[in-house]
Amino acid sequence: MKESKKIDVSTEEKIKEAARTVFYKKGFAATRTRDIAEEADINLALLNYYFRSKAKLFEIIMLETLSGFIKSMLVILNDEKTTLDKKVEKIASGYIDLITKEPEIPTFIVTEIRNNPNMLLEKLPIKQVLANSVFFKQHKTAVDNGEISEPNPLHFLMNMMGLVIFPFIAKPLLMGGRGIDNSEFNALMAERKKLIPIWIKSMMKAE
Amino acid sequence: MKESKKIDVSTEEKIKEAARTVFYKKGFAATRTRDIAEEADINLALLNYYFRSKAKLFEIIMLETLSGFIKSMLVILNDEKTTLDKKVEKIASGYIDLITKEPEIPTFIVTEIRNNPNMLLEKLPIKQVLANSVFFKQHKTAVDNGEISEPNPLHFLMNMMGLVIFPFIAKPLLMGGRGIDNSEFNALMAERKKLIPIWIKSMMKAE
DNA sequence: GTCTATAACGTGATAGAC
DNA sequence: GTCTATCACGTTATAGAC
Repeated sequence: MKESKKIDVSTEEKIKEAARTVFYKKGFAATRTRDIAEEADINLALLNYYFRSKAKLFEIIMLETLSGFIKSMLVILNDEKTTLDKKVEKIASGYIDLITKEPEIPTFIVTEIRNNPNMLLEKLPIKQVLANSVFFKQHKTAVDNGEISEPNPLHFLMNMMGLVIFPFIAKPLLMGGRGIDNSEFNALMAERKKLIPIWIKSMMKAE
Repeated sequence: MKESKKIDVSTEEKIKEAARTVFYKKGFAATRTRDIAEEADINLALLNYYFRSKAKLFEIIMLETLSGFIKSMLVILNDEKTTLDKKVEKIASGYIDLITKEPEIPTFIVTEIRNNPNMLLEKLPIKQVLANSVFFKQHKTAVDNGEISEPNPLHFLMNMMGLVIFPFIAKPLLMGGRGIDNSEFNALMAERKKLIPIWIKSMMKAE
């Protein structure tokens, strides 16, 4: 059987990798196909040969990013084996590690969903998935047992994700104008991996 | 003295108002000057007559938005007359009201600062202002008195702003794919005006 | 598969009549 | 001050040689 694939990283993959980098940093509208071609060190025409258009290439990157980002949360939230406390720990730790490695992802997702809310969101029935999740059931149990005072699990979810993600989004404001630097910021976020579960536990019990 | 201004809303102001609307919704790169002209119901050439360019018009909008958004927070944080608890109440209540009226502002600021971190941020010495703020002093006092366990005031600040602002940023994710609707969301945010001060108080005491 | 050259188009900006 | 008409440019996309 003849092998058509080459040994080294395929041109197609090189383009996708470059597209990810540039799209994450500048967003769809501000990105020029020339930026991507240059970043991938390929000829501009190849971009249209492998992917039909800038928009099509973007859609692929967006789909992979978004589903990876959300799915990994839903997996944790739907684990029958872990307690509510453990879920908070895993999400805080996992997402802070992930976003520390790829800090542009949250802003990228937020920006591009604003520009085109219907692209993929229609296909992700977030509310239904959440409503049937193990997380919601465990939350309800904890409320019934008096371990959690706030009955709406959406508040729980927004609080947890906000404490994890918001600092990354606000980072340019903190770092701008001779603010804190990168290593200081990463140290802060490392602290938060341990602090957030403690905070969540305490605040969701308060009334 | 001759009056050159007309009685009705000036064309200049109409353009700025339209620019605000379109820039907030689509961002700088995705906005076409033709969008703004149409929204303002004026001829395209007038945009360049009153403002020199798209970039210059944007800079004006960005400056007004950003300074308004940040300054109103700094005013609250620097009030000698209010306690730490009261500051949290005022920020939660004030910002939730403000952003509920103009929901696109947080995403707008986040996106455009990513695209051009040096535009105005250099001129806003955020860290220095904060370091000398009444808020930081009150926070330190509370830590010394054992009323707050976490010694770093940046965590306090990020937590507070995250609990307030993050839900607005994540709103499209919650609302996408047959999620919650607008009135449900606003009801949630109204609840949070009262809940956030309680939560903050509890979590910053936890260890 | 990869390149060069260029077509087709959209956009920001301006000249000049009124 | 306001309009019409148009220019100059950058961008995506493609045709066709290698």
